[in-house]
Amino acid sequence: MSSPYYFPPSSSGHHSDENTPEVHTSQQHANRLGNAVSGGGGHASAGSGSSKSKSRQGKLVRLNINARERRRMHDLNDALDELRSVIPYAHSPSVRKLSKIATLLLAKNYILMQANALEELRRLITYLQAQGPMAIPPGFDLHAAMFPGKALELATLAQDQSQDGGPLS
DNA sequence: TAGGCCATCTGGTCCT
DNA sequence: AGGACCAGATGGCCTA
Repeated sequence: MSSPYYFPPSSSGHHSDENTPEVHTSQQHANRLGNAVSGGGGHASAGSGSSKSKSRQGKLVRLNINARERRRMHDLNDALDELRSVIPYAHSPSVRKLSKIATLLLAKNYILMQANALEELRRLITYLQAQGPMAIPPGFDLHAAMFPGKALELATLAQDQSQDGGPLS
């Protein structure tokens, strides 16, 4: 039987209306509805009202805050899903979706690994250059390959300038 | 059944 | 004042 956390088709249809906690994907928690609308998940403290008007107004405010928080968490989860989609691991229906913490850890390791590979490549290029004239394939930006950070910096700078309305001095 | 993971609620804090 | 962010609490679902 397929377990719940399989790869979501493409995650949530977020940003529903306020105060209607949508049940995301097909996943788990089919009955969060009961929870969400009024103080289910959390502390039961919501309604020990002193004045009625205050509790009504306060309840509305609370509901809005809850909805916002829910939306925020959904956005966070969407970002996590995007992260999962770009880090290499067994994306398969038979494999359970990476947990949040596992996603972050794996992403960190992946970045480290890429950095190492880049460093290695840089050393190799330097070495080959020292050996004598190298035939650079057409279209290959050697400088960008060696200093990708710099290249990105320059690219974003150029973009900023073009957005600011032409070349600044 | 215990443990892991998750969604949600909630109150606090900080920032604009 | 209102929004964003955060951490703690709670309860549900799933797997071993």
